[in-house]
Amino acid sequence: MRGRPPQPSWSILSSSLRRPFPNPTKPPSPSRYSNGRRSDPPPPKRSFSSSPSLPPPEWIDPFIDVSDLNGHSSDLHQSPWVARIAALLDSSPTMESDLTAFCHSLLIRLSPAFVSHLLRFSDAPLRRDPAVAVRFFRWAGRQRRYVHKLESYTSLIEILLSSDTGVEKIRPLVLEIEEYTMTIASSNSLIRSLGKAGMVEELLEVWKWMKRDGLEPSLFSYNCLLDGLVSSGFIDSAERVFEVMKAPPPDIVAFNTMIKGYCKVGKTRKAIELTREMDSRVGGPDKISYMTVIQACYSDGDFDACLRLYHEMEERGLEIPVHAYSLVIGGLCKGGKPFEGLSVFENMIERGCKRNVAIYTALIDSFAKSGSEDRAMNLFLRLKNENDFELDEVAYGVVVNLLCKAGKLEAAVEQFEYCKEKGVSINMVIYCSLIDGFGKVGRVDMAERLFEEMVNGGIVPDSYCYNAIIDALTKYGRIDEALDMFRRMESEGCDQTVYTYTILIDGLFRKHMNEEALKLWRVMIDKGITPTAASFRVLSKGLCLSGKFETARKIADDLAPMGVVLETAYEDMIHVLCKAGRVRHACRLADGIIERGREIPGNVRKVMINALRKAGNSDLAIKLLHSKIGIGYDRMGSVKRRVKFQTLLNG
DNA sequence: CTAGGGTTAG
Repeated sequence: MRGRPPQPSWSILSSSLRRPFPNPTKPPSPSRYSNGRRSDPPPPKRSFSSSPSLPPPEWIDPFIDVSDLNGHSSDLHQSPWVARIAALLDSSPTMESDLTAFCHSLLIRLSPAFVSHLLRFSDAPLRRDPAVAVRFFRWAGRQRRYVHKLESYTSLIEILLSSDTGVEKIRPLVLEIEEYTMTIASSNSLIRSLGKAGMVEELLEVWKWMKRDGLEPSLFSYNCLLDGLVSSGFIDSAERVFEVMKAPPPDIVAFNTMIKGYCKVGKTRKAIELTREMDSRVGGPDKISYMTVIQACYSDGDFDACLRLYHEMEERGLEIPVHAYSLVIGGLCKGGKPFEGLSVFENMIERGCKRNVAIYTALIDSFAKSGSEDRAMNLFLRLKNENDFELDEVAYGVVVNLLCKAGKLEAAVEQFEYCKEKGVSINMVIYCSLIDGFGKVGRVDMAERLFEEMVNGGIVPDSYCYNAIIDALTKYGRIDEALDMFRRMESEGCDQTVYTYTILIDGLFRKHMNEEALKLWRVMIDKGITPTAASFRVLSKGLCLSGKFETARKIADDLAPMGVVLETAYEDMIHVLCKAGRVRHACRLADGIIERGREIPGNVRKVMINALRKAGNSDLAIKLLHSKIGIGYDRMGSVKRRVKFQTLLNG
C-alpha cells in the first residue's frame, strides 16, 4: 500500500450525492461587492471617468456586431482590438505598464468578456505561456470597476493545468471561484481539468459549489469526477460514486472509467467482472473496455487472458484496433509462442489492419528466442528488402542480439555497420549486445574496444553495459580489470546490480580469492541489494567447494529473516556438494534442514541418490531410495523426529 | 455537447 494517496474526504460526496442539495438560501457573501455572490460582473458604467475633461474610457468587447451591415440577424466579427492587445502580451517585464499605457492613451478598458476571450482562444499567446496568462489576468483584474467573468477563471486554470505549473499555484485561484454562481459549463470544465490534474480536493469543492447553486451534475460531470478520482488512485471513492449513480445511470464511459481504475490498482479480475456486467446494463463492452483490460492483462503477464479477450472481441464483431493486435501478438511472442503470434498477425492483415514495425520486431525476437533463428533472420531480411518499412534501431537491436547470441559475431557487426551507414541510430542496447556477444566467445579485446567506442560516442553506459564488460573480463581471467570497471561504475554514478555482484563473486571464487568474494557479498548486502537465488547459488557453490559450507548455511539462515525468497538455497547447496562428490557434507547439510523441522524435497533426494551412485556407492543409493530418510518419522521418546541422513552414513 | 484505451530490444 506504499505510495497510495490518502482518500479524499468522502463526506462532501456522500451528503451531496445521496439527496439533492436543497439550496434554498445562498450563504452570506464575503465579497466586497454589494450584490451578493459574484455572478456575471456588473455591467460597466460608462459614466465613470477619472478626468472630467476627457470622454470616459470605453469598455471594449471581443466581438463587433456587423449584422446591420450585411442584413443577417446576428453576425459577429472579432474586434480588431483583440489582435492589438494580444500583440502586447509577451514575457517582457514591462508588459503590465505597456498595457496600462496603451489603454490609457486610447481611452479604453478591457471588458470581462474581452479578457475571457483572450484567455480562451488558442491563437492568443497566453496558451503557450502560463506565466504571462497569470500576469495578464491579474493586470486585468486591477482595472477600475472590473470583475472577472467566471469563464476567465476556468480558462486560466485550464491553461495552468495543461502546463507544468505546480498545484500550489492553482489552488488559490480555485478558491477565488467560491464567490461565483456556478454554471454547468464552468463546473464541468473545472471538474474535468482538476480531475485530470489529480486535484481531487479542489474538484470536490467545485462539486459542492455546483450542488450549492442548484445544478444537477450531468453524466459528463459524473464521468469527469470518476476519471479524476480514478486517475489519482482513489478507486474506493470512485466505486462509491459509481454505485450511487442512478439518475443519470452510468453509461459505457462510466463503466470504462471504472474498468481503468480497477486495472490501475492491479485488480484486473474485478475489471473483467465489470465488463461482464456491461452486457445487461449498457449493451456490452466496447472496444475501449476490451483495450483497457487487454492492456492490464498484458502488463500482468497474463498473455492467455489477452488472447481470450481478443477472441471475445472477434466473436462480438467489434472493431479491433491495431494496438489490440500489438498487445495480443506481443503477448504470444513474449510467451514463447511465435507461431501463434504469426497466425494472429495473418488475421490482422486479412482484416486490412496496417502492419507495423513493432509487431514484426516482436515476432523476429520471439522466433529467435524459441530457437528458430533461421525463420527470424528470414523474416528480417524480407522486411529489409521491402520498401514499405523503415526498420528502426529496435528492430536492428533484436537482430544484432540474435546474431550475437548465436555466436555469429561477423554477421552481427555487418548489421551494425549497415546501421551506421544508413543513419539508423546506434544506441546503448546494440552496443551492449555486441559487447556481451564478443565477451561470451572470448574476444575480450573487441568487447573492450566497443565499450570505449560507445563511451567516446557520448553514450553513458548503464548497468547492463558494465555487467557485460565485467562479465567478459571476469570469464577470461582478467579479474583485476573487472574490479577496475566495478569501481569505474561507482565513480560514474552507475548503480551496481545484483548481477554485477554475482558476476564478480563468481569470478573471484574461480581465482580462489575466497575472502574477497565473501567480502563482496557482504558489501552487496550492506548496500541493501536483494540477493537472488542465482547470486546465492554462486556464493554457496564457492563456499561449499572451499569447504566452508557452514558459513554458506549460516548466510542462508541470515537471509530468511530479510524476507529474501531463497526457497531453494539449501537444495542448491546440496546439489553443489553432490556434484563435487562430497556426499558426506551434503548429508550433514540435509540433516541441518531436518533439524529445522523441514522435509527434504523429492528432487533433492533424487540428486543425492544419483550422487551416491556416481560415487560408486550404489548400496547406499538403493538404501536411500527405499528408506524414509528425509521424509518419514522416527519415534524417539514422545517427540516425532524425521529420519536423518546420519543413519545412512552410520550404516 | 463535452469524456473512456495505447506497444517492439540488451
